[in-house]
Amino acid sequence: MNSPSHRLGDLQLRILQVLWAAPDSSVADVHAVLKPERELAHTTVATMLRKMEARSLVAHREEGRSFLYRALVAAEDVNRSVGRHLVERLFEGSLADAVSHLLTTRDVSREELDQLAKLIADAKRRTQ
Amino acid sequence: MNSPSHRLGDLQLRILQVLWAAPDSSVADVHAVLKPERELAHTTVATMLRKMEARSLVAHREEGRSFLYRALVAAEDVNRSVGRHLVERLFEGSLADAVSHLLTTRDVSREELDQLAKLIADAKRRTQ
DNA sequence: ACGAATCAACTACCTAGGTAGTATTACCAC
DNA sequence: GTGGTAATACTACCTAGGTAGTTGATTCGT
Repeated sequence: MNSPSHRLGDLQLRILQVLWAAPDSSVADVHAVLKPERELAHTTVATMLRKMEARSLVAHREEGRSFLYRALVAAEDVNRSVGRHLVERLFEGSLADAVSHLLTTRDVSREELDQLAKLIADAKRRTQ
Repeated sequence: MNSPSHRLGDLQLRILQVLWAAPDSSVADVHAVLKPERELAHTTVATMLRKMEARSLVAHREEGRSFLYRALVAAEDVNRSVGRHLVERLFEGSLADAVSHLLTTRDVSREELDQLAKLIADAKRRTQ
């Protein structure tokens, strides 16, 4: 519905990803998932969640003494919006340029290439 | 050489793009290019350039009464870094997922699809 | 020579992400 | 019931992008 200029920081995005994978997560849950990759204080996660709730990115309900958070925005919407933004601002809208760049700057496995070829073929068939 | 956490804002990226296309641009030059797409004050561009110079993203030399700026970072590096960052943080490193998403959320022309297919084929041949 | 235009320098603000300390509240164990 | 624990609430701070006004110097046209 809305994609209100999803200007999401890395931490916010990670938190959303956690909530997409496991809705009704408490602050402690989110913190636990994020712990290995980035050393954050419990309060930092809580603060971030509160800020995100103020922006209607997430919502919470009370469960005993804990708050259980869930994402209010769909993964689809966010990914689309962020992806589009990138292609737009980096390659002036040319998807081919974007992919080309991605291809030349990453090691892409044989499997991924096959997967990609299939994707293209499918898309081609669809626009036939 | 270095990709020192290219955390670039939209305006900074646009300014770099202008400088890549036309090195030795004055503030007025950059401002003129950016004028149609975003209404900015001359001083805003100047300030941004000075901030970017502090971060070693650009450099200037004096030419009479004007400063001529040039980018210190290569388009390649920035694009790679930003692209990688996106794929990493949005699709956990799966290029195929990223492209798939891009494909399904944009209208891709026949030509672009052909172009993409060619890219894939080339890449495949290269990793043979 | 003087006023207008130009341009960099400096300063100030606002917003937002990110981080975390401190305070408060609620619960639990003993 | 007293102390510890765990959770949220509040507050503060830093950094950075973005935006632009003011100021001061220089140049240029008449």
